[in-house]
Order: sequence, then C-alpha cells, then structure tokens
Amino acid sequence: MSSIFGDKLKSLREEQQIPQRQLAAVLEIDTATYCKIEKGDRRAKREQVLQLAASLQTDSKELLRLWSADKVYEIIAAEDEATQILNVVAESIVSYKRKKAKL
Amino acid sequence: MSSIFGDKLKSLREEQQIPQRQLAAVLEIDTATYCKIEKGDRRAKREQVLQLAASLQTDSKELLRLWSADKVYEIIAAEDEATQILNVVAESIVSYKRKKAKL
DNA sequence: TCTGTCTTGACGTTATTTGGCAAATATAAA
DNA sequence: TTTATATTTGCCAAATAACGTCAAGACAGA
Repeated sequence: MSSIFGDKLKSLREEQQIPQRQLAAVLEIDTATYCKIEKGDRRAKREQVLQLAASLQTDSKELLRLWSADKVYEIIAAEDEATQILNVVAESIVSYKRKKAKL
Repeated sequence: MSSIFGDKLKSLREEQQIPQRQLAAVLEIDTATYCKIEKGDRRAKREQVLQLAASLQTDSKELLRLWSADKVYEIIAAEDEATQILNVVAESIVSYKRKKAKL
C-alpha cells in the first residue's frame, strides 16, 4: 500500500533523520501504528496531522491537504470515472459558494 | 440535510410519480430507510445505486458519479482548501495513469 | 551475533454505519 | 374535520469498519 500523505511523512522524517519511534511518542501511539500511518494502511486523525506538522516543522495546511487528498483518492480510485467525479464535486462546491454569497 | 445523489433520486422519482415505498421494495429495505437515503442521511450501497438506476430507468454511471461525489464532498466540505484538495487528487490520478501506462 | 529500526498479521476493543420499528408529521381527498 | 396514504424522525440493536497493541519477523549496521 502507499499514500500521498504517508509518502510525504516518510520523506520529511528521513530528511531530518528522525526515527518513527520518536514521532510515535509525540502522538502517543505504538510505533507499529505510526508505521501503518506512514505506509498508508492506517489513517492519522486530524489532530495528529497537526502534531506531525509541528514536529516535522512543515506547513500544516500542506500536510492537511495531502491527508484529505488521500481520503478522497480512496473513494474514487475504484471508480472508472474518477476525474469526472471530481468535476461534479468541484461544481457543487462552486454552487455552494454561490448560494452562500447570496445570503 | 441534503445530498447531490439524494436530490437526483428524488427528482427522478417524482418525475415518474413513484412512491418511496415502491423503490424501498426494490431494494428490500424499509421505506424509512429509503427516505433517509433520499434525504442524504443514509448512504446507499453501491449495489443499491445500480438497482435504483435500473428502476428509475436512468444512466447508472451518472448516478454512481453523483453517489461518489457525495462521499467526496462530505470529506472536503469541512476543509477550507477544498478546491485545492481536489487538485492534489486530480494530479495523483494523472500520475497514477502515467505509471500504469509505463507497465 | 547483537541492536535498533521498520514492517506485518492477528487479535480484541471501540466507533461508525446500517436497517427496522414505532411514532410523528405532512399531504390530499372526501 | 376525518380518513387514507406518504414521508419523515428518533431510537435501538446488529453489522461493519477502523483503531491500537502485541508478538513475531525482516533487514541493516556495528
């Protein structure tokens, strides 16, 4: 398995030569669990993403973006019209903003 | 609550003047449960989407697209960079296709 | 080999989701 | 208003999915 978020996490961690054990300690979870998060077969909690961004001294918004992207990707990867699904969503976001603006 | 998928379902059903009871019967679920699906506070199963498309004589791919879009929307609606998240996903889809093509 | 890091699978626990029932609320016609 | 039908809501138990830990294994460097 693999994930956008997990890959980013791993590369940041390796750049800074931090062992998984240390980040696991920050999140107060087992190293096995942390490992799974990095591998993409467990999902970090939103709060944990923020903690990780702080520990790795990286932009939390960027990390959150990748984290969300993984969740989205998982949903549509199986569908054959993945890109079109994104278009539907993008449109609905736009129309929602339009509604909101009218208020 | 409301959903893209549920709204579509409702409009198709009303166009054809079919009671919820009848579609619920097709899916072999309670009318209350069907109602929730239409309202968007229960999610239909993939299989059910196909059954509904058949019963409502509409394109199943289109319906599946809306169904998936709802799931995606739910994930990113809360994030303030929703559109950018979609971009990240779109990119990763493209790069995945590229990899696949290389094989 | 020993040591530390990383990875994986199985397992029990917890959280979320599902569908049904019953009751409440529309909606429409008489 | 009364009656009949359709839709909606709240709550519950069962099913499902996700979580985190433990134990065991893989792999590298000393």
